[in-house]
Amino acid sequence: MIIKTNAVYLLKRLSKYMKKLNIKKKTTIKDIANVLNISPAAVSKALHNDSRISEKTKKAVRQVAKNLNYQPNHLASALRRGKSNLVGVIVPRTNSHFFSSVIQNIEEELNKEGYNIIITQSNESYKKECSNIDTLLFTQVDGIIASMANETINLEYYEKIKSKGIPLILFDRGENDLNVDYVGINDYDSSHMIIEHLVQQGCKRIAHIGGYKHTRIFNNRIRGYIDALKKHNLPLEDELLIESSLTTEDGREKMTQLLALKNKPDAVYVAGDYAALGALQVLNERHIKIPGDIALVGFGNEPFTSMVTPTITSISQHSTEIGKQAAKTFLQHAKKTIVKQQLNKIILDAELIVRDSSNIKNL
Amino acid sequence: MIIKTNAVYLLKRLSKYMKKLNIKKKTTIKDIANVLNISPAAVSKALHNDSRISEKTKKAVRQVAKNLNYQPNHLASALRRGKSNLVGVIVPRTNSHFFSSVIQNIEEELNKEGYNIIITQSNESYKKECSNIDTLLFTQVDGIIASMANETINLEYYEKIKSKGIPLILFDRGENDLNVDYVGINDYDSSHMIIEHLVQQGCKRIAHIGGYKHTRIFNNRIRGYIDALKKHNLPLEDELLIESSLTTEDGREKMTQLLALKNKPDAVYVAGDYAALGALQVLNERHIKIPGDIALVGFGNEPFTSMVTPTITSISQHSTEIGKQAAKTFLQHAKKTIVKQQLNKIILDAELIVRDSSNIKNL
DNA sequence: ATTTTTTGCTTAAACGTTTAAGCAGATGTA
DNA sequence: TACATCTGCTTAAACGTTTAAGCAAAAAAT
Repeated sequence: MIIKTNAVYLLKRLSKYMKKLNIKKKTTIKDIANVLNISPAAVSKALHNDSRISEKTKKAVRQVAKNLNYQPNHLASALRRGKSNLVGVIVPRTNSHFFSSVIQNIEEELNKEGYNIIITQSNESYKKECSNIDTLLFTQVDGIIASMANETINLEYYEKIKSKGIPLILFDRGENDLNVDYVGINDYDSSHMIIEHLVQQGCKRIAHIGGYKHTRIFNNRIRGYIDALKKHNLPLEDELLIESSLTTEDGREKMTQLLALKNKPDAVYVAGDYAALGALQVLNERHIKIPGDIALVGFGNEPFTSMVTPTITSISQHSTEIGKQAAKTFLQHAKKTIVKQQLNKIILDAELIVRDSSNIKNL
Repeated sequence: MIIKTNAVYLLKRLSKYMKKLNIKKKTTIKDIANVLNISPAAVSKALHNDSRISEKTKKAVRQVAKNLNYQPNHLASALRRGKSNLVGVIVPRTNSHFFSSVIQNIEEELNKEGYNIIITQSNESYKKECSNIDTLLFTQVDGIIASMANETINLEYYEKIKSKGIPLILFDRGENDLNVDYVGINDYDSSHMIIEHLVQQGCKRIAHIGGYKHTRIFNNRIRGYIDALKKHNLPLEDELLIESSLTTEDGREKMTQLLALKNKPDAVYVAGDYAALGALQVLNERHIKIPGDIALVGFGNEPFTSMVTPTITSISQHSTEIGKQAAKTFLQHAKKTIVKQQLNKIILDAELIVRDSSNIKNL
């Protein structure tokens, strides 16, 4: 009986209040408080399920909030609490399977904990990357997860993030000099796996179209290539080791360069799938048999490696795991109030996916 | 002389103040005001180049701001001004060239005007899309630019955006029923272009693997297909028109289905490139000559269409232009304070990119 | 019956900006 | 000389939350 009376009374107050409100104005905590004749503080606490608020009040608050279509103002609460619950993500581009998949897994993991992400693309440009960082800092993100642009050598901007006390986690493309958390695969070992595989297939003269030496991951792949060749007593010649921007176009160019050699290679290991695609196009155009004349291996396991003819052997980087680990690393920082920065370097093992372009034994 | 004295004095105050500040605490407008012995209001105005502040003061403010490494608190200003300068973007996924390119152009256009974007992915799931919308509303975005998930039929959630008075712009995948701005290509005409082209190549029995009929763009492609066949007096049979989810896997399935017909088609028009890829795989596996036995046309001009063998004829959707127009449409809303919603429906012409998979004459 | 603890709120300040209103002094006008 | 206008600021309130501190009433403990 009493409950019913209260409900009716509440409804009256509600409809009376709604008329008072301009149609457009968004509902605030204060509106709910007015309807129920309690303080805004009580409403806030009720909505956060504070133990010092009675169940009765909580129920009423939730009810009115729903009826008035209340949506909490994130800006206000972020301002007050000093954190935005936003995490910035910087990638060279989103239209690669690897980055898109990493992003998706970061998002999934962070959403669980109430964080949202802001994705920005650097397009491999250092300048764009700097402006991305400014944008993210301006937006008051609680942390930044990034993979560096190819161009990035100067780390001043990344230092800026650290100096603001904002957690920074790098993945895939990171720098050793910068003392921050990192998630990636073991590039050195991956090169070993590839060379091992090519040797098994009978290749004796293996070339490497590598990325820029100044980027750690590409440098590691190059070191792995060199050491693996040494291990197998294979010829290690300057003309077989080429530095590249790893775009499809540059892959074409560098492959053409290799084909101009007097002593041609019988296998080419390209440090990126897009460049491997360029190499494949050149080989196909010249009717050079893959893998019969020249075997080909890429890196990254982009979906198109299994779409082209022949399909391209490549290294899978476990993008799912990288995304999850990067997110988890951030959450560790976010949770501990002490800024005792225990550095996390997570190095995952990669996987070699053998396809037609290097499967000589199966011919 | 006087200037130098002032500079020295300022420096003294500055260093004195910096010592006072905790190392971690971020600089605020108030800190700058304290250093210069003026009010925070004056600082705010100086930073916004208000005409009622003297040049001298402005210069001093800018100088101190720089020295203290001041970064405006976006949350506070957004709260006060009632706008966040954030725009939400919802796409089915980012790892397609089309969406990634649209996003990039939206970002470029909006950055110019001081807006940042938050990208979210629905993964073609209606549920995820709803949670994305909640997330964006919660983050107090000033507008939402979206392309709907395949699954989305219920438009209640999009109505929610409208009812909050937040500008909503749809692109590519939009719904007619929803009375909002839209940017896309002319799907009906695109189908006509494709059929026209196939007829010119001598095809007489053209099948269509289309998208879900409930999605406007796919429905338009289907209508275009039907009308174009009628126009050319070609056989319009139920078995030639198949509805599909347009994934690569489903493309394989539907192509297999078409090959099982007694009376096989001599051309297949697939409403999406990924499904076209699936179809191509099946044809290649069965050593059916493309385009000799069956010509193939896709839709979307994804980069891989020119990587596979044979390369796939497709429709380019002008992702650059779509992105720019979507952004501009939002900016129109943002600028006009009057909510006199003039509906914008921008329909761009698409372009047919002829490649090997349908180039019979050139064989 | 008195004191202590617990419950269920309220009050008020704070987060860092922006902005309307106001005010003193300088400059211009009649 | 008296008044109006302009310049260059200040004051104070506001945006919507959260939260520390406090307080009265109810419940529990003595």
